[in-house]
Amino acid sequence: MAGEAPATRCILHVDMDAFYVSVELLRRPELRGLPVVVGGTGNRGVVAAASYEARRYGVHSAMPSSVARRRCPQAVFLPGDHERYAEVSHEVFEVFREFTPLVEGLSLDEAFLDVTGAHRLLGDGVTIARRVRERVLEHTGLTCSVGVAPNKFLAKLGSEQAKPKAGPNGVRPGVGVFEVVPGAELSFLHPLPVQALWGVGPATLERLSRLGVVTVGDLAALGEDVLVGALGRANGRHLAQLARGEDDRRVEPDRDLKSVGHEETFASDLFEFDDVWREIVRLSDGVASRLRYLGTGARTITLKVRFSNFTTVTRSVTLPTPVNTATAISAAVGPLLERLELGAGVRLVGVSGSNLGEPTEQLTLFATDGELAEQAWSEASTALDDIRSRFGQASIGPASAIRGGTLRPVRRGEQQWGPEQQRPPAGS
DNA sequence: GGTACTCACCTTAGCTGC
DNA sequence: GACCGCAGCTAAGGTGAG
Repeated sequence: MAGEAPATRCILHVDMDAFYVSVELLRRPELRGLPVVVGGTGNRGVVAAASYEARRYGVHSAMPSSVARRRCPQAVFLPGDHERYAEVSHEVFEVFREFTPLVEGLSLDEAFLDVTGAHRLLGDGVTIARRVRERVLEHTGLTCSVGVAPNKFLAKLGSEQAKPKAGPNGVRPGVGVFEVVPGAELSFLHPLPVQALWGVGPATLERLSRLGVVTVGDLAALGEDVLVGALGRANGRHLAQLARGEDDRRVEPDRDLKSVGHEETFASDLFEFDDVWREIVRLSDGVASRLRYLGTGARTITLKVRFSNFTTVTRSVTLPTPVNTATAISAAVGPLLERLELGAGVRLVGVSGSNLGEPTEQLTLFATDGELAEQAWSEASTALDDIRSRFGQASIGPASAIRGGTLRPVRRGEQQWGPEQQRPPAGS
């Protein structure tokens, strides 16, 4: 039987323009046209997002805040508001789903849309992309850039081409929609610098440079065997494929989460075991709470410690069954922490759980010498979730996480851009 | 003179069981 | 019993993205 040739896929990559800054400008329109930076308000933070006016001065996301201040002292620095960005992101994604149910979020401000099946109803890819931009603007007041291509990887590169560009001489508006036309993929791809490829960061770039690779075309000419030899099997094959413009990954609306974690950098280093332990109990509580919210547990618990000299170590343990209570997680982390020498000062600690699965009931992990059984903790944790949902995150938590009479709850993304300095009172 | 947070995935090494 | 090869798992670290 002669099979029908598969239809060329049509993937959109939608990327919000300077998302966090744009959300802030909605409530502070008087800052429009000025260099504005979100994040990096503390002395150890980094920049979360910069307006295009700030980018003219070389300020970009993930840049240490001190460097950003030096490059652009006149910029307005605003603290991040993760909760608000999540709300706006939700609205944006609702718009995306007006066009297709096949929406895969990459972050709060980026998504892939598979609109292959929407052509008959809504028009070709570029038409749909323009309509998406219009609807997002109508609904939220925000602009976005859209790449249109036969696969995810090329669509992502396309949206990059569509974006506004900031240089020393000013801000050049973007085209908004950029299509990588099927059949012309390689002529688009091969002149690009190799770091445009997904998976080429500083380390890989250095290795490729030693092989004389500058552009994607150079990489394609190198051949898969050489790449596998230089970068390892998985990475070598992956990059060889991308350099040919191939990417058969589907748009997956419901990707399973593989791990859950929290980490925090402290405003000043910690030297005492007890201080570090208090933070670990707090982070364990945050991780446990999220695991329960997700209806899952973690078998592998990992402790991460970054010392003041910026060296980072991780220590992990795999438990017989998944757990999702603060007690079980911190009990797993305790022996890992004891193995470390903390004298040099601790800058950051993190706790994460992976190897996710449904926690086993009736587990009696610590049922000795009067300690509560895990089952009892599990019930207590459910009650705790209930109290928090009614009275707020800071209403209850582990006694051993309390410092100076207050409990600082862990919220996802709360401290995303580093420890904040004392914030001014709201409304000031 | 300065490096956040969250998550995914890969590599390497060591151990264990067959 | 010692050794080998292999698979599977775990631990630790590295890289990259957004």
